[in-house]
Amino acid sequence: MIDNKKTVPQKSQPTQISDETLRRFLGYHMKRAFNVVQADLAITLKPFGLRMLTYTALVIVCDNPGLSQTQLALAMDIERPNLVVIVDELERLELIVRDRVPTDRRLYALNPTLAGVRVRDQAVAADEAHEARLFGQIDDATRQALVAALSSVRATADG
Amino acid sequence: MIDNKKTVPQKSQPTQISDETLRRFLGYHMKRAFNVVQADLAITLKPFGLRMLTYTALVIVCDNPGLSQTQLALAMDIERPNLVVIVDELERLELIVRDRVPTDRRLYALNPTLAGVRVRDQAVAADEAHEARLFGQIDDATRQALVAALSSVRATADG
DNA sequence: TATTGTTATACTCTATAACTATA
DNA sequence: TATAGTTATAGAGTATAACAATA
Repeated sequence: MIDNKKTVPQKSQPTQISDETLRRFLGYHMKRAFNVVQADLAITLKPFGLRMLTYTALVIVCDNPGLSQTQLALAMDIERPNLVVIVDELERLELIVRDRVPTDRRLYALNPTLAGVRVRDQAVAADEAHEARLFGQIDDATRQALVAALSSVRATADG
Repeated sequence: MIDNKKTVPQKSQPTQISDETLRRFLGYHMKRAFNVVQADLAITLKPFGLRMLTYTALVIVCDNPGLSQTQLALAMDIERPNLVVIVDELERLELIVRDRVPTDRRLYALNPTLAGVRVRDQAVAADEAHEARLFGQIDDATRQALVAALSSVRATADG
């Protein structure tokens, strides 16, 4: 009979904390790096009144004018209910509009405003600066390998 | 005078949604890949009653017995208040204990229980299988480059 | 029936301010 | 005063069920 509550031999405070086990896992490195990226991108987008999700949505709408909310949710890989507040926010900022589709009154055609296109251009430029800041030290070959690797991870889930 | 509310020429529903602008950004690929990793790891850890944060905390406590909550929060790169519920959860599961430190009654020495060490071993094995499933197609050289790149991103924030 | 968009809801992760008990 | 841990709270991201309008 084993006493689960018994502790292993206690030690006093270590001075240096080690990562040794976790460091072997790619997911661990991804999480910590992504936290940094997310925080920096949030600061980058703040001047435009955008956050990562509204920025992503705006860019996709500008590149695919007329798409529906279901299509946008699919492209962003998020659930439809969560997209509603994102579209609300972009519409309130007058960067996109929800246009009714005469041939199918169930769906909206999302279209950017002229202001939306302008803000998109500025935000994309800011995003490029942010990427250069964070990923500038990564050479092109590694960068391509990185994108391929990350894409293969995504493909694992799809298949 | 420009009318910000005016939309660009409207189009009807595109059949294929394109990523072209966003695909150029590493952060975009990171986010989408990380979502997949996070979801899969959550499923992987569920049988042990763990989630990503409690798992990470358990592993670090096992590798660094006796460390304080402040040290653990620092190692996990999270705020102290957020660690409290994590330690609560692990203590309720009887995987770690909060031991009082006689020489400084302000702090706790976190120590794993025997059950904690056993669960850690099983969860780490499950994590390894999860990593093999998601990152198996990535060869060793690319993997090393990936870790180095992700570490350099983290270093950008520290410096 | 099935689909689009929506509401309501809940859970997780993150971040800050302010408290307590010890030092 | 300063530090460790805590409480309370708020915001953002994600996920599911159920609804109204339309097809």
